[in-house]
Amino acid sequence: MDRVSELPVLVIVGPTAVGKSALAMALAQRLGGEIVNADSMQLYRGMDIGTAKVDAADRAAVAHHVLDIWPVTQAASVADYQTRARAAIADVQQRGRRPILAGGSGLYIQSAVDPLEIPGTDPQIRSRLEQEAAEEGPEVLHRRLFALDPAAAAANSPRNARRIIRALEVIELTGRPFSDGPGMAAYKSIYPRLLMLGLFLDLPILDARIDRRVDDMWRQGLVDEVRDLEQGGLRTGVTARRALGYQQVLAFLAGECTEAHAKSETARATRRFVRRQLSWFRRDPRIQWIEATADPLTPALTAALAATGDQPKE
RNA sequence: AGGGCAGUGGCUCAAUUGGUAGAGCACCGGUCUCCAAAACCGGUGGUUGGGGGUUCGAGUCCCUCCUGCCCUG
Repeated sequence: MDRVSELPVLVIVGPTAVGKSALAMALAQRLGGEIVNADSMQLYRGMDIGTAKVDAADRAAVAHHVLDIWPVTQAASVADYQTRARAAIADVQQRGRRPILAGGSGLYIQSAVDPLEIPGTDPQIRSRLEQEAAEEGPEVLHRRLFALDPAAAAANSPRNARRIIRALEVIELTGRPFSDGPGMAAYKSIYPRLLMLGLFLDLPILDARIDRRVDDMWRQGLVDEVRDLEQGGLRTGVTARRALGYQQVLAFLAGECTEAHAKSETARATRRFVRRQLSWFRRDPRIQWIEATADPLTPALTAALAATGDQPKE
């Protein structure tokens, strides 16, 4: 079991474009904190514009951790992220600073904060199962999973090849049913003192902000950024090439659609993503929700101070 | 003006010889222990441009009007 310092861990979650980074910056400056990233795509080096990564000025003002750790050619690994995020949090605490975990990737947040034990992966097992799924259909694998682990099979649609493959892989790797373990919805933190704040906005307002953000990304040169990353092997990575904005610009660069279409698709896909983020965060009972309009810092600061009894460091 | 084609849920389209209007996307919601900005699941929504007629029954046939596109003048 993880033994951690009693310094509280602050977590800021919420959908894309709601203002998490700004709030994290403001809180870090008031509370003497350092930010630990929990945004899956910001883990990739060079993916800056499309992920709305914090700029050099903000990084100079407040220390940011677990950012730019992978090349775009590398498949994402939550297990790797988990190790690094926990190490970063411990490091910040040991220096007497306050860790602020901020990001919109629900699974990554929980991997850092909850007692998730994530078995590794085996490329051989994985590729064999993927091939089987492609040739015989996911239903065949689903039937096999049902025989090995009925609970895991019941929890997955027979057509969700990705989840079925993962479950079979874990069973083969560990020799134990995939459905063992605390489960995602246990919401037990490994940190004794944890404050989770969720930022929200009315969807019409958020949708408008997404449109504006996508406009900004294009103005800042997202297309050129993707072009450069393409030279760096973006297309060969399995994770990074699917990121919002990148996926659509790659399609444009391949001549599969117009630039205008890529742009509108980016906004549309982001809107859809935001709904999925919300469905993830909504069911976590630990989250205290704060409306992002007006001044979210005040209620966030109040909550943070109430939770810790600390005084702000001006 | 004459002739031709088209008008089906927000969008793009399906509907054997007339037989209770379907799909994809969008939209709403859900699932979630390593591709998670992913993958998957469920749901709402249409008096088939208007009106009239034929028929047991019409998106599908007939008449008429409206709208759009094309051709001719």
